[in-house]
Amino acid sequence: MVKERVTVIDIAHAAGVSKSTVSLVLQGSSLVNEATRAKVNAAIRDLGYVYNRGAANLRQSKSKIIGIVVNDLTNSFFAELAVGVDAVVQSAGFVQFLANTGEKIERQREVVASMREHGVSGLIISPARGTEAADLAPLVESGIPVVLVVRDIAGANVSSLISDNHAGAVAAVRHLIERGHQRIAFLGGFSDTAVFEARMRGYRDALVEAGMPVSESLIIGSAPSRAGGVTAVEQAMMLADRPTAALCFNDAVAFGVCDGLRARRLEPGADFAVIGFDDVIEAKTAVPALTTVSVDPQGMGQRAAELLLKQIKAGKAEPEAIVGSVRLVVRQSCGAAVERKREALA
Amino acid sequence: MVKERVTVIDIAHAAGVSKSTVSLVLQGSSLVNEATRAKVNAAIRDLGYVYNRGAANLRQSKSKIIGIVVNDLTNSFFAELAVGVDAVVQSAGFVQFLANTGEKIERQREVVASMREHGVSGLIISPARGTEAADLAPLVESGIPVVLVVRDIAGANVSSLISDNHAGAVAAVRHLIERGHQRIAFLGGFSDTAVFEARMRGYRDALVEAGMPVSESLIIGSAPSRAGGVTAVEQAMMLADRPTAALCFNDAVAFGVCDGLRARRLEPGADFAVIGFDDVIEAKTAVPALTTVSVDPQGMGQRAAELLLKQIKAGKAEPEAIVGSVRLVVRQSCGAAVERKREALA
DNA sequence: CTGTTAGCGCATTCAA
DNA sequence: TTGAATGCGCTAACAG
Repeated sequence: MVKERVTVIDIAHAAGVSKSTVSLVLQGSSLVNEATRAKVNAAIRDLGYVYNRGAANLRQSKSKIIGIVVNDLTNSFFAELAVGVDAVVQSAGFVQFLANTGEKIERQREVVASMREHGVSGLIISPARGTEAADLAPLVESGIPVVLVVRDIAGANVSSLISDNHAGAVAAVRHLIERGHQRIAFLGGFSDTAVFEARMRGYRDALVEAGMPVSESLIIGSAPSRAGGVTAVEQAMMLADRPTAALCFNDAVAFGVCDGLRARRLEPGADFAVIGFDDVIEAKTAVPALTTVSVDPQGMGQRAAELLLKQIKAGKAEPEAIVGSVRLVVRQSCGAAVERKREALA
Repeated sequence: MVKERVTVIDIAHAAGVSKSTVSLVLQGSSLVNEATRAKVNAAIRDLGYVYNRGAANLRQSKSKIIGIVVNDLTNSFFAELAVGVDAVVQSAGFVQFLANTGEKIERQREVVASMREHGVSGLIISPARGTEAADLAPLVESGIPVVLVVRDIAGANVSSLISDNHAGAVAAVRHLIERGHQRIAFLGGFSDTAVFEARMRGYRDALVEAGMPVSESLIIGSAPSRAGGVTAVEQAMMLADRPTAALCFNDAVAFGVCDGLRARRLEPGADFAVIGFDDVIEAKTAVPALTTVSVDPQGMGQRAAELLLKQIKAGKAEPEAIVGSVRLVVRQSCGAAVERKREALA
């Protein structure tokens, strides 16, 4: 049942005009007679013509397709990111190549090469671990706009969109202060990372901003894990002047903190406020009492796509470092999520 | 910094051969002299040549790209599905267009049209609600292989891949019987749906297979919701001869059953086995004690992609109805999931 | 084994 | 306003 591909020339023939006339109506040009336009459109419908974007792209050597490659599509964060990208990209009349690298740098090399061969006019990428600036060099040299999301790469001369850890910490601590907390701890994380430094600085700044003292004893590092959270909160509760709330390095730590609190017969959220950076994401559904600071993945995807489209339109791939918005989010109740999903698959 | 596109003719010139020779080495043809091949490859590397797949596609009027459109990429089920598709598609040297319809049928029309214009050589689609056979007709008529996943469409003359509800129910009930349960209830769901009918039939068949009686009083319908689960289990526990286990119509019902059990001071999993079809998916993380029957989304994606590729290779789009494999899965512990996610974003 | 020729389907000049 | 010619980058016949 494979029908012959019908081309502009076919419909030109059927409509009794030349193919360039057809081309004009296809692009909605205003300089074509209304009557002929109607005839052409009729022929298009009758013959079931479909525009061949590949040929058009070849001719004008530019495509309406962008690539998005993520390191773990299994992680719902990246799925949401892709949804955000898809939304704006679709609206702009583009389509997206999506590829998942599964954190494999070799896979990434392949898919990026493939996308380049396919002539993507821009690329959004959450690079696999270990990606180096050199890996992206061929792309930027050929003038293809690239925007990095989630993870930055030092020395890569491209735009990037990462979360604003400092602003997030400030927002979180303000949130706690507004609720009357006077002694707020910062728990978990290794102090030798840039991420830790940013979050910690936000924590300090927010306290200073509120005219509150910064007590070093309330800053307790640990492994950024659930177990680390347990030991950190235990140490905090040994203090003479115990905290009543904690900002945790990430949500894994926050879980551990909740565990530790329960071991002491304290109810997280009620007896002791705990708030964590949402690095782990999926865990959102697991601890109802937990408040998290997280970037909105879809929003990030949208901003990334907008940034990319702007660069594509501009022609010049002017690198532009942007710090993503970080929102303070109180987690969604489990019931609501379940209902939403149920409907989706009905 | 936009460099001129270097073409086969450039490298042919540089290597001192003709462009068709270059074309041959590009396709790894064996009928080209080893020495010239080396020269050509050197030129390719030196000039930074990138293959233009668009032009090649135009020439041979066939592309190495497949489309995948899902109704809700926000749902991790579909994200995993896309991962599965991506895996096999990448390995076959294809790339995938991914589009999310968000259950909007208009959006779906647009993206399907767009993909057609881009010349996808096949399409995997989880149709938006309300999609009709007519919506897919143009595709199949033009000879593009289509495989439907998750949701089937009556009258659409295409392959489809849906879960085997009957087999899943049989597997679940066998699972319970193996664990020594003698009185197993079937809880929740409206009996007028095809899905209910299939699951119920599997339940009955498994009991019969084991030589156990099918007691109508143990079959209790309800709304396929959490609340429905509560009422269903309450009714079940009023029976003179109480069940010790239940197969639930879906996981929302199963949650409700767990709720109802706890209200009666019974611990789900320990005092009473509950197992549910995993329609809701994300909820997997919420109830540790719950066992679910679910299709493996990645596996489904892989099978869909393989099926599609087979049809593409065959040239003929021979529709082929396939019932997806349904696996019995004991849900993953929360801790493991958290660790996995933490690493991913580190 | 290598070079020549002729399009794939479309957009873009230029004339008419 | 419309038609004729030209080429985007590549592959597929052939011919040498």
